[in-house]
Amino acid sequence: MEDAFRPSTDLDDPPNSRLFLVTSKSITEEIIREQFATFGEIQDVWVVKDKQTKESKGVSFVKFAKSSEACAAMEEMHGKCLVEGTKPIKVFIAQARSSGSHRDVEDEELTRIFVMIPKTFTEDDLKDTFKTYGDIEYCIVVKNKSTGESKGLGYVRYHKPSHAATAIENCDKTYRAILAEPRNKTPAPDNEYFSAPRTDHVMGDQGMNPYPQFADSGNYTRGDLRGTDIITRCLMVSTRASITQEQVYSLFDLVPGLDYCEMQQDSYGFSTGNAMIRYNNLGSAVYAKNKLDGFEYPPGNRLVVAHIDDGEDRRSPLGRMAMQLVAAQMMSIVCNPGAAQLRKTSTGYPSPAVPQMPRVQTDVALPPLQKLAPSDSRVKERLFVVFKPVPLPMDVLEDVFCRFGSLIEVFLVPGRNVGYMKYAERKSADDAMASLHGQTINGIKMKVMLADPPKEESHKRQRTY
DNA sequence: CGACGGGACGC
DNA sequence: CGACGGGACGC
Repeated sequence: MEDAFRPSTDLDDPPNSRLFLVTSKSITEEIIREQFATFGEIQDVWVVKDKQTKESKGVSFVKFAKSSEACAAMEEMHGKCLVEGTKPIKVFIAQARSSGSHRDVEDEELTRIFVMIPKTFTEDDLKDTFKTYGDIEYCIVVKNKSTGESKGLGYVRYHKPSHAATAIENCDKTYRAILAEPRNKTPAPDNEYFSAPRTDHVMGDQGMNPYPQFADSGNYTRGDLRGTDIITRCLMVSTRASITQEQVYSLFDLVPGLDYCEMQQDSYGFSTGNAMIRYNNLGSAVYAKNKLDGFEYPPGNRLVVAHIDDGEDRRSPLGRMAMQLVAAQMMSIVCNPGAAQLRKTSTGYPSPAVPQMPRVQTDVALPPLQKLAPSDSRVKERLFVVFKPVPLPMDVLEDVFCRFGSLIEVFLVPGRNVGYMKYAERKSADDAMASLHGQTINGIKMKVMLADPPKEESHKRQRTY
């Protein structure tokens, strides 16, 4: 039946999560389990044995849940003696079963990642972004040879496979980090680059504005925003400083009734400096706007807060009543800072210790989360989704649309209020459509329809979508 | 040198 | 009404 979609556990999924061990024949599965357990979630240990004699062939496979776990185990355990008196073991990342190759996988192939980055990114930006996952040997931004402008692509070489794997696993998905294909096989591992003296420690955080698109956008003033007189539960927060969604959340959660906060991201996944806030009542929104518009957070950075049209509530008299009620609650908090459980965050700004807010709020009865289908799955069906008034964030969409199974990817059309959901199984798409069409998620209304086939430009091969 | 088993979906 | 993203390194 063609390539039936397998949620199977066997494959080398994720890639490079399986180890190939060469050990003394006396080493058992139990010994291996015991010694490798500290590196992560072991999914399988298999000691290869002779079919007749049942004796170990001195070869084993250890499957971890994550590549970073397998890599860390390899780095730590290679050359160790698992049992006193036995020969030191060899540990490699196993070749994918499908590859058929038995060549050793070299660190060279496991330490360099390839990423998509904003065209404004310098190599230092790249380094600053990815050094949190491990020691970087070097960074390269791919540039146009003649003009020198960035192509929005970069390479990061780490010293250790586990660092590259951790970066791929944990960096923002919009970087689309993958292992870089090894460059033309030049078997000259001449890595004697100790050239430039370290200039690593960056002085302050002020030196670099990660959002250059805001460098010259400071001349809109608060008076001339159209619609400042509308009253809604939704607010738009604009900031020129790089503050996180968590910080915005903590700040606006000082006003009771916050039920949604999301920093908007551009198509690269970088903060746009705008966050959408929604309260469960008009009064809280009005109060938060009045208190926080123009508030300096962090000191020196004036936030701009304005109501935005959420398509429902408008200048309701109820809003003013609710506002007064909430104002009374606020007074007690403002006058008793101790009651607000202020603490220092990692950034040093005071913020309340608040429980995590559920990311998705809706009346729809959602099935449990399901794993995404592998990104190289065949697309069997696509949904076309229209949002009103603005698109939901990618992570929310993934959270919601994955619950019907086999979701491969969410794609939002840049600059429009529409997007596509790709599924590996038709039934998943159908189920999602049946459950979600016409529904409201986080205050955003959605139409969910089958997508028309993409405009066909030629009679050639089918696009990969 | 040192490379690929076992088990059996679920309405 | 509201429609279609995307990737490779001067050695």
